[in-house]
Amino acid sequence: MTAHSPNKNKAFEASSITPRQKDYAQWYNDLVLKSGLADYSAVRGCMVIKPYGFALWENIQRQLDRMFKETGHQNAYFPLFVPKSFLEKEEGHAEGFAKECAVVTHYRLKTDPERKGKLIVDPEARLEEELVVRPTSEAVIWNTFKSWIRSYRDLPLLINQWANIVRWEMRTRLFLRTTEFLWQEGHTAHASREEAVEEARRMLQVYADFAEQWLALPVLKGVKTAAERFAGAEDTYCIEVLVQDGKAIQAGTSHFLGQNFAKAFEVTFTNRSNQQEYVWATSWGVSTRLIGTLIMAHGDDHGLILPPRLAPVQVVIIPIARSNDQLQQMAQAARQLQAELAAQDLRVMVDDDPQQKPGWKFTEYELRGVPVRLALGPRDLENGTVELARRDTMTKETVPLGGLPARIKILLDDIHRSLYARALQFREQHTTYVTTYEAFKKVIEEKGGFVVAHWDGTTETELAIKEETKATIRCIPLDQQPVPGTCIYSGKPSQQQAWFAVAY
RNA sequence: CGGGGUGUAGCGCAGUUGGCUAGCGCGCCACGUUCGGGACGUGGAGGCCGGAGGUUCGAGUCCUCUCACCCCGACCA
Repeated sequence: MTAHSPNKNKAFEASSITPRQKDYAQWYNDLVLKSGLADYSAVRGCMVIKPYGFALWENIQRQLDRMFKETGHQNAYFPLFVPKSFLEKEEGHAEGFAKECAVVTHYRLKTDPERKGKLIVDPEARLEEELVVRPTSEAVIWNTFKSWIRSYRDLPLLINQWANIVRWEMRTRLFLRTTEFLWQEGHTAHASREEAVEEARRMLQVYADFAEQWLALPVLKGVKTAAERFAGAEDTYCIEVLVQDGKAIQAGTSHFLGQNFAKAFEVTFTNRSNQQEYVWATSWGVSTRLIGTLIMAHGDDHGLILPPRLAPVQVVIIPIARSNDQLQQMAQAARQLQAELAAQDLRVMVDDDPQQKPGWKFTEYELRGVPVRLALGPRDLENGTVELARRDTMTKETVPLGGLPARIKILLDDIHRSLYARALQFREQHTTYVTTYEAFKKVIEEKGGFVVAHWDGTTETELAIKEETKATIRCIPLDQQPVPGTCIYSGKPSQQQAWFAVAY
């Protein structure tokens, strides 16, 4: 300890993050802000996605987009504005979204005659019909599909769009719920109910596969209850993720829309027997919320832990030296190593900034969640080795330079599997089966996580439980055997168990 | 929208019953020494004290209004 150590400690505190146990919400905010993923903006409820965060989103997009195309979908783009009359057409849909819509009423500003340099809305420029900023695009898209679909030969119609949408939420949280957010929305039209249901389930499986293979997240696949269903859907399927504070988060949804939108927008097709039929529809989406989900599921008190397959930087190389000359030499060796790794399709960066010491950089890249760190110093150059550290376990070892690319590829897969296994273990340890309402309340209050219980299938019971405990039915899992039993709340006969949790 | 909290330098904060030139740490800039787990020295730059109005000889400090953000609820992906 030197006389200056208090300063050193203060410096550490200033840049460190709130531990999860102390304040989970603050921990989450610290991670998002300090890792450089995103920032608050000057606009209420809207965030700025910074380059690091956007690079992560682009990696998510790239993989999902590929998966959508592999399942036969094409990208298109539809307008941001939805005429109010379109939104009204499907009743359930209209009611569901009405209270969170931003509405454009005017198309022009003018200078304020009374206050110089100020602008006011020009009262002369009122729109005849208000335009709603899309909270989702079913309305515009079905209005368009009407003119695209004539015959069964036009089906199935498999469209996706990458877009921004606006939902005027009361309370926002970075990535998890912002007023404007980025997402993808698939919209498909089919000739039969069976085919549409199959599509909705297929895309749910795509999301589940993506979560497992790219985000390293185990998901619970299921169907929503009537109370939690998408406005305008017949069935809503979802993937639910359990995060570290014991709450569940809906990470993706896929809807079987029946013929609701086809009827509302008069979308019919001529079938093989020359009869007019309404088409069957699906829609499905995931958003930038996925980023919030993976932060909450994998992060620790040192910072982000990014799943290696999506991390914008998979490997960071930090040269270590005793002098400026030596730093040059190490940086050169580091760049050579970088090229070698990049040739094997690894995303690698070298941080040879002479202003920061290695220790500072170690902490910084841990905060940013870079899966693998290599430290290259004079000792290594002599021995033909490198120090290799993995972010998920915070362990390090010295390894030979020879065969490093192959070793790192294996390691990244290993980190991926280990993150998945850790998250799965957490979920299993936080999934409790109960048979009484007393036990249910105790688990929700004290332990959190999923609570599996028999439910009589009524919305009244579901809402009563929500009222009393804040827990909602996240879903009825698709791969669950329906076992009859007794509802924990009403004591009535139950056909199946529902998975409850307090949710984001 | 209700309850609680916070706004003072890029970040984190201090600033007493109103008092004269608004401070500290980190960061930033320059130079030097350093570099295998958040280095150090010397010198320097950086403020409309969230905004508006008021009280006062005098306001970061008191009063009124407002805005923004955070946390907790109700609404939701």
